[in-house]
Amino acid sequence: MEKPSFKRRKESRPAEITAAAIEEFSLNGYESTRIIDIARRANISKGLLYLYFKTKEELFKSVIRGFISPHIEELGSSIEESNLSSEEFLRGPYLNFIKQIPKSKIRVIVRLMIAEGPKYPDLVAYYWENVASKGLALLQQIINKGVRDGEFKETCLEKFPQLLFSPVVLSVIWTIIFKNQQDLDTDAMLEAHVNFLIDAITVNK
Amino acid sequence: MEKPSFKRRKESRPAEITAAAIEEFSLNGYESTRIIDIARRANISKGLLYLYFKTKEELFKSVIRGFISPHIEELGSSIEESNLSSEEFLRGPYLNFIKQIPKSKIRVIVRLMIAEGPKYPDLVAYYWENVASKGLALLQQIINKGVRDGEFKETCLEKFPQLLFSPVVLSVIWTIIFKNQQDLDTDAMLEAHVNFLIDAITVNK
DNA sequence: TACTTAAATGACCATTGGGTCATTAGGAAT
DNA sequence: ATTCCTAATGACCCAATGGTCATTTAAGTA
Repeated sequence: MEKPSFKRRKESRPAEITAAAIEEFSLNGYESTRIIDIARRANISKGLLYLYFKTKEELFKSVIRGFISPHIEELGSSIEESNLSSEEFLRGPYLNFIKQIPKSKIRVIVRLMIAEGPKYPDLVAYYWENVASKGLALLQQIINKGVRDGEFKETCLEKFPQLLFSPVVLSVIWTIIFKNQQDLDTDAMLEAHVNFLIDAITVNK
Repeated sequence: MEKPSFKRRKESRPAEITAAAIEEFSLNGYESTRIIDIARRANISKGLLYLYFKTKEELFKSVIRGFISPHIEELGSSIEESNLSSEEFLRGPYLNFIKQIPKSKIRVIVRLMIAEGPKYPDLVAYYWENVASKGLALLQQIINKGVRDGEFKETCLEKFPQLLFSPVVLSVIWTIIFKNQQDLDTDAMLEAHVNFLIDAITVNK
């Protein structure tokens, strides 16, 4: 039987705190989350939290950054296997990647970005530079390659690669807002969309 | 020269207050907006605001509801002119309607729904019933009609009418978050998307 | 002009919650 | 054991803010 209280664990604290913070932020957003709730969830006192994070805002930023980093790498690694044709890439790694997004905690980030973004421009800038712009560039790259190889027709996807990604955004928003109103089979929708697009833009018939 | 202070205007007050509230909420979100700021923007005292609205939450709900209603009607009226073919409807009234969305204050609603929605389930339910579900049904109707008339092929759009709308959602989110990072010509994108879709699903070639 | 009504005010209250700091206690070193 | 360092505590501080209410004043009426 553990005696859980009052153990010195300098190294593991920050990770425990940010983990607790993610939970709380995802439950209530930034403003509504109280420091004490985060502290309680991490089984520490309020004062100790302030030993590791100077302010609530710093904790918030730390959470966001720590949460985004893993996904950057995942994004990067999927571009490595690019001996695949554009179609194969879209149907394979890309589809798998986007399917998990609405189910993962990326939802939290999206929600926080929309809700608190206007108040934290530097966070938005960070997110843009490290995630959004890179993802967009990747999409563009794939599409352009397909066109160059004679695989795809020239379409508006070249100019607006966002169109390829927009159902993902809708899925995320939907699961945040309308979870209790109407279920949406995001897997099926995203797969249908990719199939539909590829069917519409491939050259031969 | 007006003497602006302390005039009795019982009838016009509520509208003035909600108008001020929209501005403030759109600037700061719900939590961060202080009652006093709304009152000041409406050129009244805090106490008077509480004469017309019992609580901050009631004011919030009132704002949302009052803001949505006009758009419901606009949505309804556009379905009236349905002697148009499905393609004509999509290229005409529908495109015009969605083009204005990212520019209008509907952005505010979207942001508030995402940020505060989880805390106000009844508001979400209201929004779903009065706006989202109706809009979705309308889209479905148009697409189904097109298929029935032999105008459109059978595609995943029948099952997922959301796919038609998803670029609008992306546009709204984009203008909220990445306004300062990278401009997106939402008009062009939405138009391109409608053209692309119609091209892909129309029967003859 | 005197009186009445209720719109409007702003000082005030009570609570919340971010942040501080004097104090306590684990645990390593001697 | 004793000493020392610092992780950890939680009582406390204070600014912010939602909400109240006694008081004031515009405007209608006789």
